[in-house]
Amino acid sequence: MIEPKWQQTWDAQAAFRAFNPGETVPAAHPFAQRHGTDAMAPGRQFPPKYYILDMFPYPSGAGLHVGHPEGYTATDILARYHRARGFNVLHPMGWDSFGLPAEQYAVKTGQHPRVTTEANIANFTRQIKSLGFSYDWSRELATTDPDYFKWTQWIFLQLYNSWFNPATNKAQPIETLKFPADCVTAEQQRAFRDGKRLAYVSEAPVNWCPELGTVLANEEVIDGKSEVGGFPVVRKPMRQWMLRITAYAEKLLADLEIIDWSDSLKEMQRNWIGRSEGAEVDFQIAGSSEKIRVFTTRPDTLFGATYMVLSPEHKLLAAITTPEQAEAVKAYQAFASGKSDLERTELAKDKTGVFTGAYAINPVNGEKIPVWIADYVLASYGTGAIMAVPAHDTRDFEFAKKFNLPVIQVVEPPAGKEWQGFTDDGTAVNSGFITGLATVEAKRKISAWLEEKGLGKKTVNFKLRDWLFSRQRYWGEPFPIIWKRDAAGALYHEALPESALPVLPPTLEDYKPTTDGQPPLARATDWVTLPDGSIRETNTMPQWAGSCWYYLRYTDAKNAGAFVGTPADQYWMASNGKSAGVDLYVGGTEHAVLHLLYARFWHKVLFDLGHVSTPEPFYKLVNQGLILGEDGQKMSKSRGNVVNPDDVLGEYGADAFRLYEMFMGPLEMVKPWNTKGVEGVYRFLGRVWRLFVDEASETVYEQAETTAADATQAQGLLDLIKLSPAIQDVPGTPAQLKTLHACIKKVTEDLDGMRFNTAISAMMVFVNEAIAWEVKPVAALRTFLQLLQPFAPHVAEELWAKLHAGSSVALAYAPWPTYDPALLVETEIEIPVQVNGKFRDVIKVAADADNATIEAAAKASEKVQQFIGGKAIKKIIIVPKRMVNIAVG
RNA sequence: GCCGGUGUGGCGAAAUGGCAGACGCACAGGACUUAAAAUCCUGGGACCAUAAAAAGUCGUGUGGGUUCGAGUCCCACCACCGGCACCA
Repeated sequence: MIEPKWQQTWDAQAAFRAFNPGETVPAAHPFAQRHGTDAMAPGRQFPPKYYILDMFPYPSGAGLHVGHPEGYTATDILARYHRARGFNVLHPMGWDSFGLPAEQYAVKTGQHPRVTTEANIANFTRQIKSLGFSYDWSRELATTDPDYFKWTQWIFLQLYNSWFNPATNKAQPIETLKFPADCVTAEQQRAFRDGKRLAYVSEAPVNWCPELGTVLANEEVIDGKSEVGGFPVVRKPMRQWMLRITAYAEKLLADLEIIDWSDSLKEMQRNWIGRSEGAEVDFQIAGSSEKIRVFTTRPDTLFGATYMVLSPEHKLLAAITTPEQAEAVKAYQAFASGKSDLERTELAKDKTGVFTGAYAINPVNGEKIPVWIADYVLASYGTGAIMAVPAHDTRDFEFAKKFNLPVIQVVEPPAGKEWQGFTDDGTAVNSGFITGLATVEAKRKISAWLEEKGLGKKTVNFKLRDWLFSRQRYWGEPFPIIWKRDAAGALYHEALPESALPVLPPTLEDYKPTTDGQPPLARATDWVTLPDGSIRETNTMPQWAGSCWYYLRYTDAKNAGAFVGTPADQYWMASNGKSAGVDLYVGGTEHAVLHLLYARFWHKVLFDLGHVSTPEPFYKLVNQGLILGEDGQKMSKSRGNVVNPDDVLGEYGADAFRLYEMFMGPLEMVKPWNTKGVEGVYRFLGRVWRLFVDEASETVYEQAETTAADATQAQGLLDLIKLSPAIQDVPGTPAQLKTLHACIKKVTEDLDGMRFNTAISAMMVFVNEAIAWEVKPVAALRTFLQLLQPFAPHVAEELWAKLHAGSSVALAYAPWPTYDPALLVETEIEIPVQVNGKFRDVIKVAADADNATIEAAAKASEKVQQFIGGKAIKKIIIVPKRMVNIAVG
């Protein structure tokens, strides 16, 4: 009853609309009442901004589950808190609405995904609004909206039209790329540029998921299975669009230092980027002009290399394999390529491999060592070849044992450790000129030596691969790319001009891929072929594309002329003292290496190209913990333990729901749902209510309500409820003020530290005390409502309105209360007394008592006497205002 | 295997190195009620003791250490959760 009333009021006033610099603020808006109508006018000192963001949801058919509102409630509380503190708060919501389920539904039923998506968005909107979140709905966006994905496509064009200049360490327009001298024909120049673009086409083997009918990025493949659905993924060579995220590996790693994310999350990103320092070394093939380059992090073990291993896909294999071994090598290559990713990772603990017949020369000692191929060496990492040092590498050791290859010790471990299979740092032995050096030293010396002789050089390798950016789907952003043929008949690609944006997907009858394996878009033959004979790209972008920049669009959601306007970007993304960007971003860990890495990458490109003003998008990021079912298991349909927020809301209301989500425990922790717990906070809200209202008038209201014709009429009856007569306009007693100010202090500090659960418990303590007050000072209760407002806004606004009898001051914009430390000072304090470290008694002394007084009081205690009586006092420790400890012998 | 996180009552959890278990749930007893619901009051870590209590002992995953004093700091280990994993 109360909740819809306030939700309608907020909606009607657009109460939580955030204003950009230069915008006109209507005089009636509560923001204007707080800050003045020209608060945002240019040249005027406008309030500091606070940008607080939730990870926007994919609007699924199942609707919201209780996990979504956990983060949303936390951000809403902080948004309301900062609003009360006088910040101009940007708190938006939108929809990550491209995605597979709507497309699969379309394949089954023929219903356009847009219809499904819109229905789901409507349902999500209803659910989210029913929770009373203070979003600025005027900035709502959906990635599937052409006005939005127009700019997603535009950003893709920026990537397409840029290259990464290692000299400046920045992305730059492709026109700044200089052609080499031998690059003269139009075809050569085009090929040269296409090879440098941040968005490029590659023919490499990719992760193909037959079940989903699309390719997937490395990040979307887990243990050889698709992240979505858990279907098998196989390697398959295909022509695909890639984004050159590897060019940013170093920056993505280094800039983790300037943002405030949890250690575990930063570590996940570091692991995924996987930087490792080492050296590349060239090995001459005996009796051949070919050289094989290997990457190693342990050049100091070069003297212990007893064989080499190439990946089965290595380019030089054909050239170096001896005729006698050719057949075996070919058979092994077929065997390796036939393995699925699943088999290669899960079942391949047993090493396999074949001798190529070739020998390589170890550059440090001229030894001839055999060259093998084995699938434990990956083509896609380093140089696709290794020098094997079985004595000091676990994998090489296993392989050597299986194939009886020699093992030579070159590192001496610390005393007491077995040298075979020792992989940590030690001292070099049997290693010529580096013998006797510690590993770190040995690495340095041999790298310098290799470099000097031209045999190798220091290098850095990354695990991070380029981002596979195309999908064979219908429900995604089409690429603004067309294909043409040159004079020789070869296909080449070309960007559509900005004026052609947005490129809309065609209307289809059938959303399945074509029978010959083309993406669904290829079915629209009249869409695909342009009048001039060129052909459209039929792949679409992955779901991650839209979420890579949505936080920027919120700052300037209606801008028709740019993806974001510079003033809006500079205002909302500005530094708030520490590092620039979104001030607080809350979402689940599942996006640690997907969305969060991709978004950082795009942002850095946009930054390099001068389109945004900050190097990082999200300054502070917090992951909310998973909410488990009542049985302590992960919520899932199959377990039947899913809690639907609608049910909880119907039973207890939004305020109780919000309060419980926050009261369960620290935001970041994993915690089980417990409906009984909701009852607890519901009872608390009941006590808050009874603290304010007159019970007799409530009975009158209840009787009237049962006879009310409809909801609107019933809402009017709320006025029948009168304030409790105990509430009077009198100054609070010192004890009452102390209770109140202790609560203000605790709630304020806990909100600053995002400790919502303890803030709520502090309010419970206040209410438990205040409810016993015979006379309730109105000012104290008013202040309490301000503390309660961010957590339980509906009931707080309702009671606030009653206290102000018709005046229209919105509680949401009332200035946050401050506490007076003077009121919290204790005159008499209790101090625990320990004897030999064991707690024995509590003494009461004046707060400013000196040590001698405290000591005397402690010794005077009867209980303490029992323990020190007759014993010699060795030492007395007194911590003023804290405790006393008497050590006796 | 590597990295990160977490271990505290029957349960969710609190505790700047200083009275462990705030606050809440569940539970028990009582008040109000014809009765129930709602509400209000009281109790509550374990052990030992007792008619009941007081007093006492033990207690924050395990084992050590630092300290007058450790849930908190240090070392070693165990368990669970999450991530990565043939990345040379």
